[in-house]
Amino acid sequence: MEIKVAIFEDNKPLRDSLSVLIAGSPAFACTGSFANARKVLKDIESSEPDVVLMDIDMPGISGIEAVQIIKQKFPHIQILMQTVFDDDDKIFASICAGASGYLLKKTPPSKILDAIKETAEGGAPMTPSVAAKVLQMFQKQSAQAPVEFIDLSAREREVLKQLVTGDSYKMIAAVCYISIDTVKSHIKNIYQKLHVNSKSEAVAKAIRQKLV
Amino acid sequence: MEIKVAIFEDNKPLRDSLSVLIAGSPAFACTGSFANARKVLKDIESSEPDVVLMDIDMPGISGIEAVQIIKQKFPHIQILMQTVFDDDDKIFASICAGASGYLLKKTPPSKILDAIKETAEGGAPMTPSVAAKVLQMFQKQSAQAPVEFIDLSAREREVLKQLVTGDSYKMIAAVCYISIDTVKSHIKNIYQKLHVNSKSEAVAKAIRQKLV
DNA sequence: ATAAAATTCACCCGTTTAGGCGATTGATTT
DNA sequence: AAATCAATCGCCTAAACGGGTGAATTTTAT
Repeated sequence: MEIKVAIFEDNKPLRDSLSVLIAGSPAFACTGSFANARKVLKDIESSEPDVVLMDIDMPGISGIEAVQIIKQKFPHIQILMQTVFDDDDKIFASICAGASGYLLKKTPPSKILDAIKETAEGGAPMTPSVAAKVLQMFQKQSAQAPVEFIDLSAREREVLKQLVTGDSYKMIAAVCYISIDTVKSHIKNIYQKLHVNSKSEAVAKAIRQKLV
Repeated sequence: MEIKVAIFEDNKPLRDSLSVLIAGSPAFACTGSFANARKVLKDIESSEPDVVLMDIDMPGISGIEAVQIIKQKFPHIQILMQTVFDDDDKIFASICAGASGYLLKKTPPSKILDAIKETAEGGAPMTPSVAAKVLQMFQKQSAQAPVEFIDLSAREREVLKQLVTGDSYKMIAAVCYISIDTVKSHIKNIYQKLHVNSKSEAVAKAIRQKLV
């Protein structure tokens, strides 16, 4: 089954070369190419793409706005952004709008085809420099709440889960089919690993650090 | 100038093949390869790498902990994670710890070399499937569910706050300059309003509903 | 094969909680 | 003026919890 691709790109030479590239590859079909996103919903309806190649800078409706519009109506369509500059704000906005991938325009044609394929399969291809910016944004957000990695065993994680539910030792023993002393034993170890010494502290830490 | 690479990987065959791969490429040098991260700081000091290839699952100190340690002492060193499974939590933890890239172990050798090069240049190479998970985590942070309104008095809110901190009744009494029986009284009322009957349940509900 | 874990269980002891059934004071509302 | 409610305090009891020590078994890793 070939992958149907629609192109939104205001630069005509680039748009045409993309459409030729896609149409010339057996696994792909170019079902539409458009110079702007003014009639984006109509265009999508007529071309029924699996993947959209979207230029970020277009006159009229920007690529980012177009992503929001498409994702609202057709959440299953994957969108691959293309841009000349790896501008932080635009990357961030695109991600929030629901774009799946982010390529720089200097990306060689063969990689573009790869990326479209990956996108169709649910991946999110992005050039390493773009990915680095995404990670930076991520790390900034978690900088306030630095999360230490805590390695709990399977059983411990299970017990902790019950603790968060509010279960007593007795109840945990019942659900896990083990004795209450074993539950205590696990909980002692959990407390050590979490550096706490009561149920409530453990619960608080577990939730905040998303250990459950 | 060649890129100096250190390897942390508990699987010996894989470790050796990686080191051969790197040593055999003119632009790279393998300055160290280690089976675990127990002496990670010493190992880094002796091998002085530009880029570290880090297995995420290792006995003793996990790869994620190792990243934290390295990044703390040597923030300029770039770290490329390697793992068999694209597990959400581990990816998230790695990113927060400061890893620069994230490769699945099935990545072909040539791509590994590309990725090391990208990493050294400040990029963050990752396989599309990993990138997709990162984006999902990003997009998730925007969606929040509305909650039932719970009307706590000022004092009750204060006491609940202490509960979430992990304080005992006695400690709360001390902080609030009230008797322990008064604390109990407030907590009884809080339990009624939250429809719970234990500290841990109250803490869980308080955090999840952002009552604190 | 051997060391290192994870998992299981037991007993003791003192502290903490939870639930019950009270009470008094002050502020706010009706 | 009466009612309501938040905030304060007390006592009793049974259950739950936390910490300590110790040990057998199984799984996993080297």
